[in-house]
Formats: sequence, structure tokens, C-alpha cells
Amino acid sequence: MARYWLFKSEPSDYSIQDLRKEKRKTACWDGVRNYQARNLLRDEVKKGDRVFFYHSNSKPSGVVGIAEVAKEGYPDPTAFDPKAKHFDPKSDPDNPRWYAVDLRFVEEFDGTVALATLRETKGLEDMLLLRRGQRLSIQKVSAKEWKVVTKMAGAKKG
DNA sequence: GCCAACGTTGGC
DNA sequence: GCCAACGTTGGC
Repeated sequence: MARYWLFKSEPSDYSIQDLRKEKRKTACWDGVRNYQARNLLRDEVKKGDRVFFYHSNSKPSGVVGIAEVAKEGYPDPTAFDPKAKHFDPKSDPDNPRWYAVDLRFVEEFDGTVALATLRETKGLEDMLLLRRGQRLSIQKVSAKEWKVVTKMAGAKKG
């Protein structure tokens, strides 16, 4: 059974439009440096899973579209690259500390499903994103929440 | 730009 | 293992 996720990104850093413009509309989701998120990328995010693309620190912040997992967890190459922004000298290629997945663009919503709107929506009361103090950049989304949000967005390929 | 809520680091 | 200091996230 396919699972659902929500991946956060600051659009000034990397946006859904950037993903759409990629060759084959696919990109390596690298740079995650949080152990909880790492565990999800390494162990639970599977090929074919669907992902909400969330723009944080944005106006407004919210879910802007859908991607799918094109490649399952593998060692994050940027952790070994001294020139990379998220280089980690303590990550050893023989025992990698950080993981990445590949995401493929699926769809961009007509508009942003804003965080404020999500908060007001029935059926999303338990959504992790809306939980106080929840800052994780990779989050699990339930099938029910996926359905509600895609419906709000008028998604065609949800 | 502010600041609350976390996560990480490092001294002890 | 504790905890203070510091860094980051991300809404507002």
C-alpha cells in the first residue's frame, strides 16, 4: 500500500517550480540533517509513495502540489562533499549518517492550500503539520488527510 | 525581524 | 548523564 508524506522546503531555497524544471522532473531530496527525518527517509519512504510538497517560510505557507518517490533512501551525497552547504565531515561513506531520496514532480496545484486554511479544515485535526511545535521536515500523512487535502486543492492526480 | 519550540553540542 | 549555551526552524 502506498504511503503518504509531506516534505517541507523553503521555496527561496528549492520550490515545486524548481522540481518541475528538473531534467525528467526528478531531483535528489538531499540536505536533511535531522535524525528523525533521516530515519523516515532511510527506512520508511518507499518508491511510489506520494508526497505533498510544502512551501515553508512563504506567503502563504502551505501545500503547493504533489510529487512521488522515484528512488528510495540512499546515502546523501552532499554529506560527503566539502563544498556542499550541508557537508558533514563526520559522515563516513562506509557508514553514512544521512540519507536522501529522489522525488519526481507530479502536479502543481492551482493555488496554495494555505496553512491557515488547513487549520480550519475538518478532518485534519490530527495532522502532524498542525501540531504545536512540530517542525520536522519529513512527515507522515494519513490516507484520510491526503484525501481531504487533495480534494481541497482540486488535485487531478492525487 | 521577533521569538517560541526544538535539536545539538560540549563541559563537567 | 545533566544541562547551559547555542543554532535552527518556521509562523507570524
